[in-house]
Amino acid sequence: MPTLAEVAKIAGVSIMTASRAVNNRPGVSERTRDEIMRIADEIGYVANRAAQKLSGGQTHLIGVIGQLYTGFTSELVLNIGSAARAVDYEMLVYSLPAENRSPPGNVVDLLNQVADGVIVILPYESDYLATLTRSHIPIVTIDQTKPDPFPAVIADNYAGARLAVQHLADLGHKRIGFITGNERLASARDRRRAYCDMRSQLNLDQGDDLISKGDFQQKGGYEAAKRLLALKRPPTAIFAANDVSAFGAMTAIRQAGLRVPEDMSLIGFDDIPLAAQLHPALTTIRQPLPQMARAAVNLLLAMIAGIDAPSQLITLPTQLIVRETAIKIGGRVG
Amino acid sequence: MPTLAEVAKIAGVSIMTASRAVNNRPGVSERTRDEIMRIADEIGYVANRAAQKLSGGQTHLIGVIGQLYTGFTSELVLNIGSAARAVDYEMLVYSLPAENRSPPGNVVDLLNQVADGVIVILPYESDYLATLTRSHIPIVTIDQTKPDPFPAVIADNYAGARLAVQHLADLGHKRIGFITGNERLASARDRRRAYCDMRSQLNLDQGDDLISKGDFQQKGGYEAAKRLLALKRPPTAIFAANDVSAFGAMTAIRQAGLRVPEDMSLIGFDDIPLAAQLHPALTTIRQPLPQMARAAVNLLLAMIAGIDAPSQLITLPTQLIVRETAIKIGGRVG
DNA sequence: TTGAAAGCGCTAACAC
DNA sequence: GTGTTAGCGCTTTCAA
Repeated sequence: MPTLAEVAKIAGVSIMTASRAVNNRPGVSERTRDEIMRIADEIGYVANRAAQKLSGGQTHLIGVIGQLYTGFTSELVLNIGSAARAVDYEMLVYSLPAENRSPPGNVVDLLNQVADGVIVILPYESDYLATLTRSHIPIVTIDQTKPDPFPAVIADNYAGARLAVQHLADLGHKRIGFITGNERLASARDRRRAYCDMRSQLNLDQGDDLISKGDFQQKGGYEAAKRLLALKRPPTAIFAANDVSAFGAMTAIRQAGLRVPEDMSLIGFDDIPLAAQLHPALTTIRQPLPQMARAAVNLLLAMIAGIDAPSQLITLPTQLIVRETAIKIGGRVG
Repeated sequence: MPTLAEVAKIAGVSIMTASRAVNNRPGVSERTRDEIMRIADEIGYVANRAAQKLSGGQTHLIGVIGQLYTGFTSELVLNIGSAARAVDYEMLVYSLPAENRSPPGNVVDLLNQVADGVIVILPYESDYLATLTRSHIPIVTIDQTKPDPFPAVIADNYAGARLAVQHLADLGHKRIGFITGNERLASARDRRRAYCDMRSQLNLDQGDDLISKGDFQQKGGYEAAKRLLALKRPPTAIFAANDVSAFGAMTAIRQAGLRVPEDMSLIGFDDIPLAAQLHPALTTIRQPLPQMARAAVNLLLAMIAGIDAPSQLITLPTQLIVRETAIKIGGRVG
């Protein structure tokens, strides 16, 4: 692997001059710079980020931490990657193991040792955040309601969930079941709150039995829906706290011999790619992933540049995506 | 961030002794070691991998390169993560941008600068491999037929695809359509070859029109299936080169007013998690992801340890998973 | 505009 | 069993 020293030697300049040239910094004459760049290119010089980082420099690398095995997070990560590349940064991803296993404290340290900053997609809260706070690297979180202690980006879960309930109500549904998410996450709590608020606001059927505990997972959604269907008076529509739960619910509904949407309307949240591809296609609330990714990257870059943006919370709007799983009560498709 | 020097100072030993203790190497008395470990723990010492790597040491970090946005690759990556953690390594992932963009040469360099070795999940071949060869770091590939120039792990695509065709034939299908994968990948070519071989071997209907070009993507599968359905004599069953294509095919079949499996049997390949969750659940060929991941990690560790395993190709068996989308020709479910 | 010196945190090699 | 020395590849600071 060619080093800066070799480039410098061939060019007949000092290492420092080569460094300046390669990093596009002032203090090198046009001619020298061109020559150095030519040589670097020729011998295939690539900066060693470990060394850069070690000597206090920047690596143009951002780290991302998240639970890769949820469809939503994967999508978000890909969007962050695009956003990063768009501003000439590369992205390295650390996938958190299953919930709560091994203190991820040194994971941030790990990334921190090679990256300029880290974006954390919070899988769960409190305990995790505490360990992060010790880290002395720029951090931006996604999916955290309070911008404390890090700047955060989040979709407007509350407004989005209201949209969902409103949509079902507009279709004539008065008895709407809700499948909760993993309530350790603020997003899950916000969506539930919106559901409850709308229910009373619109004079829909109340009752705790209409709220069924899920966990953002497929299986949780399946079981939650089963409980809803077993009610003396089952709902005519179900709002699942995320798309994945909605898929689980769909399976349960069908197993009960009912059809979606003719016998039971269904609406999800997130708009993961799969939602559109399902049959019938899932009506849902879209989170603005590309915008969220860009916002997070921008926040992070600002912090890296030293422009402190402490306690900033960026909330991005969600959007109702009407597809095929929610129709007029007692109605037929179309 | 506490450094080794601080640990050493507090413990009243040299940096080297602290290093030996922390890395669990011989040459330190039990007592000293315990004391050093205690202190390290207390002040929250975490080894700086950049420095470790720079000074020629090992980081206990493996890198993974792949296109994260395909469901199959994501699954594989998660399995690699588990396999790595099981042997006390951490994993960092680099997600390749869309096909062919930006020479990924320095991506390997990037990982190479912080990791002990890299597992590459080949998204496409040739051009990519060439740039990898320059790298002087242990590399293991997945999904590459020739173990050249790197050791490789691969599922037995040929045998698996034979299983699929055999299954359909056993169910009485004589006219079986095939949706190809992205044939830049060896796995796609192997599956196609198996389909063709079995077709003649079992005296099934031949004809190039039964082979429809796909690309391993949902949309490609959708369009390929459409062409198959538009044939004067459409097939009674379709074998899609992977699950994702099969999903696309299912949409096309339904849009044509046909039912799966009553009017059209369907079989996929990979057995991604979604396959089981679909409705009806997809009959498919399972790739042994956990085993593949373990094999790749083991190969890599062997190389890191200096036990060269050049030109080794590990082929793992695939398995038919019977679910609901393939039934007897003209038959009814059950 | 350029260069020399020092050091980031760590580990190999060699002393003792 | 322990310490010393040197150096990985780079960037900072300061000097020319």
